[in-house]
Amino acid sequence: MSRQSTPQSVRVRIAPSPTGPIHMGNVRAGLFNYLFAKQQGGVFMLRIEDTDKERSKPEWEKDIFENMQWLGLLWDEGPDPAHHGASFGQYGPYRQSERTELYKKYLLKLLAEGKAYYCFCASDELEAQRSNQMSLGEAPRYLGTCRQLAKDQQEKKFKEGKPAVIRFIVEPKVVVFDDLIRGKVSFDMSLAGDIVIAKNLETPLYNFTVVIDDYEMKITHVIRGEDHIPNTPKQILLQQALGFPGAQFGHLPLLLGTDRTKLSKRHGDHSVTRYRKEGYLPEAVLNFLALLGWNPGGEKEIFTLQELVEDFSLKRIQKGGAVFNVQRLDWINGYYIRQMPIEELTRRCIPFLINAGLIDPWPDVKGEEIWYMAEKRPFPEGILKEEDIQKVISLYKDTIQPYQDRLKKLSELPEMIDFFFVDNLDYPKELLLWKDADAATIAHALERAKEILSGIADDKWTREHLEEVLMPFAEQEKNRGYMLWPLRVALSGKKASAGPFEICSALGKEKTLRRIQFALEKF
RNA sequence: GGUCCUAUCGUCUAGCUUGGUCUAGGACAUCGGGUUUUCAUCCCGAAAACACGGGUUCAAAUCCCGUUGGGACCGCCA
Repeated sequence: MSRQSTPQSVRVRIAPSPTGPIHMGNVRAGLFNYLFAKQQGGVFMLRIEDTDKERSKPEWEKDIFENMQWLGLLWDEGPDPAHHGASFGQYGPYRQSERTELYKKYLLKLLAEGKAYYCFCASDELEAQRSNQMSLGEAPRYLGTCRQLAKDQQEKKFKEGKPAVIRFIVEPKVVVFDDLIRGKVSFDMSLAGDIVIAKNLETPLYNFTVVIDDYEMKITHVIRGEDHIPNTPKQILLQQALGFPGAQFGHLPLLLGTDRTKLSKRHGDHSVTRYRKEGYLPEAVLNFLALLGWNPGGEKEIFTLQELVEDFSLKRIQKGGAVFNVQRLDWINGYYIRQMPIEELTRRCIPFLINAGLIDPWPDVKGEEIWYMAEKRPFPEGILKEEDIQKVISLYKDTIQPYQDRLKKLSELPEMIDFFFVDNLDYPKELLLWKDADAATIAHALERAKEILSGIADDKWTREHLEEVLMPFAEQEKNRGYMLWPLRVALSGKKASAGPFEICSALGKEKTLRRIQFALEKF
């Protein structure tokens, strides 16, 4: 196979800041970048934007790593992980706080070339100026007071110890770029003022570090949220001033809350960790997020990561924002749960079972760590064996769910199955009564069921056999519910559960009879 | 307020590039029915949208113009 030209290989990144837990918006941007990179045979990278020293925290950085790993969105280039003391994938992340010298070099260059200057204006004055401009109906911007400051005046202010920031001279020209998703976008930068690119030589700011890093990392496509559109012309001007080739830009539609404003804390907690702890599966989260703002054109709704990679296209990304609709996530999650092999599902339930106190955690794993271990460890040792749990979960996987909803999240599972493992069920006698049946009828039916069940040999105690034997007797009642309902309640203590034969077989003969006896004593 | 982005059922969307096959398709949610010992699964069905106004055209959800609505940004945060 021959090619006329070798296109420059695609290199993309996501650049979250570790100032809080990584949220669904970050992940969706990450997913789109990942899909684009993989489909193009390119490179997907992670860059930690931690230039804000006050707000950046190691715990949030860890939150980014853990969740990206959980979702299977591993980056494929970066520094030696050992250097970071991290064990995520093959590579560590790029981290801006480790590149101060690099930024300083370029800062000095801009300063030397007269493309940037020190500004001594006090921030409260600037703020007053901004609100004044706004009330006059003007675009709020810096007027360039310090741009023309003579050398000696500058020296004087430095000697006086006046705090200074570094501003970049924004050329008053029209900047046009061809957005990968929106087409031509243009800005008249004469309406903008000079922007602050660093607090000082050691503390560069966002718009500046992005430009340097994207250049140094040879990023070819900057795919990010729509909220960055206004930053783009500034960054393009910076690229030009530095003589950088510049990447292509593509701005993704925003993830919205139900009020159609940008998804934020106001809309509740949309951190990935929260969804994980509620029992959403990573494949469901990815599938859901991919279809928010993108669609391959057909009527297919369920996609594996690999299928998403194959079908992905930037051209098919929606331009308008998409409301984050939890009901749809629930539906997709439920679908994945029902499709999942029971062994796999049981394994994924481990942290939830531990959390609910049904099983003990691994002795050496504590606190939050349980959430990261299920995939790495065997089932924890304890009274309850993996097979026991598996057997019970399998009764629920395809069908049953307490109260009104089906099984949508793994966190709902423990409360559905706990009755299998406790000895004394707690439920009111009235729950045993089926429809209009009176106590005597129900007691009689239960007594009957007990008799029949006691006659069944241990080695015949299977779901199929139990049903075969018991059903004819149930049919003798006014309605088979008269026997089956109280039996099921006696065994589960719940108004909604798996069917009586399923429970009997999982419980075993001894426990089954004991529970029926317990119910009978209520009469 | 200024700048920029945007507009198909309540929500996510297909259709728009190459106008007719669109009395606008699918999915989630909602409602009704069937299956069923409960809840659910599953199956069937219903209701539900081209923001508005002009043009162009034999013909517009699809092309053009305008209006209106919605959103984002306007930090020595990212």
